[in-house]
Amino acid sequence: MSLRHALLGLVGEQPASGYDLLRTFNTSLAHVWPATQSQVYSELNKLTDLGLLQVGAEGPRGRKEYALTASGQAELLRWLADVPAPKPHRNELLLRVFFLNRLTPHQARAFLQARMQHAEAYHQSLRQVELDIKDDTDALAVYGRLALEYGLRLSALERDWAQWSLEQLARIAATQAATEPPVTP
Amino acid sequence: MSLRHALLGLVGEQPASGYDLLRTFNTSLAHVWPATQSQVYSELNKLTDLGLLQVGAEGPRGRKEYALTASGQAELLRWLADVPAPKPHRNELLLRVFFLNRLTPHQARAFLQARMQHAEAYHQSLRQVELDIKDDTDALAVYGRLALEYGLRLSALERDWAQWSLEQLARIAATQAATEPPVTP
DNA sequence: CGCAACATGTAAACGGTTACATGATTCA
DNA sequence: TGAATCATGTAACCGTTTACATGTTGCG
Repeated sequence: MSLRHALLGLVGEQPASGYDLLRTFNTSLAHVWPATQSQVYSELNKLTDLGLLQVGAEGPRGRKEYALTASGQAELLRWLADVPAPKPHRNELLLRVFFLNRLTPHQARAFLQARMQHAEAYHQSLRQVELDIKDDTDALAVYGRLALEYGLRLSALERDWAQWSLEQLARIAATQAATEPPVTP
Repeated sequence: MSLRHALLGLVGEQPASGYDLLRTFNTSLAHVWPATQSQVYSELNKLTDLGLLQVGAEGPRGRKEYALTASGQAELLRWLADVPAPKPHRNELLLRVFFLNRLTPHQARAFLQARMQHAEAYHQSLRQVELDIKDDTDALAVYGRLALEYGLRLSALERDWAQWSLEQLARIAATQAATEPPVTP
């Protein structure tokens, strides 16, 4: 139930409305913890009912600015401090890889190539983010930069792994071609 | 809806019962696409209703051995062939990192150290898998080895990133200590 | 005989997605 | 005045988790 803690964390940084929070989910948190409008508003109401948040101020257009309560603060810290054993996360890429032998070699290569390109494109977009905040000490705090570095490394991993996989397939294809010479030489 | 395609893929490899499939989800697919008993059995029934699977044989204890139908095979291939734009996946690690500044430096370090150790332990367990299948050409097919390599690289990434992050924090702490000399020199 | 393993199912609750719905305010 | 933005909410549906529930077969 981490959406809950994301909201507590953001409101703890500074009081905000659902609309404000939604913008954060569509920008800084977009690649970390996506959330929909529907989800954010209903979770804010639940958190208020539970006494973890409170409406500190009301503005125009029914704007409700939420603030962290003492028990909300406590719950945030409790969540942050405990380090749960990481549970396996679903990985659609690897699931597809498991069944890649059902495709033709050409289709399998096309799949890996497409993934490689997606990863490279994402990597470059993160590189751009890195450049954009390079001289701005405040834009992303220390911990934000740690998260960015993780993204850079992960996208590089996916790109390089796809590249490596393509080489493995080529190597195996070459070996088989040598062992079983073609019908039409 | 990838559980569906995991089931089609597994049954396509060889006909199997829900119980058989469940064992696969608890072993080979455990770190790729976890699924519960409840989910597997109900999805098998849905797939049968949709005509993507059929009960090819019945055994003792009400055992139902499923087989892929022609449309099931078609659906599996359709799924494998299309390469969707990768959508961002939730990353609880990074969400926690975003709010790590709410903890004391000591707690933040403890968090990263724990993650580092988890990643290293997982990496070593995969290394062991690698050794176990090293001389067994059949145990894991070509594509299974690609998945294993991905796991090895990812766990190494998490370990190294946590290590690097700890160094960053130490470096920053040292800089601040130099700028703002301690109260008790 | 009794236990472990085999084998399948249902129901409630939860978190997330999609779509629908409404209205106020600002500013060009 | 009209459009963009601000602002909040609800309902239906889907995939997943947890818990409950039941019965059979093989084997030592």
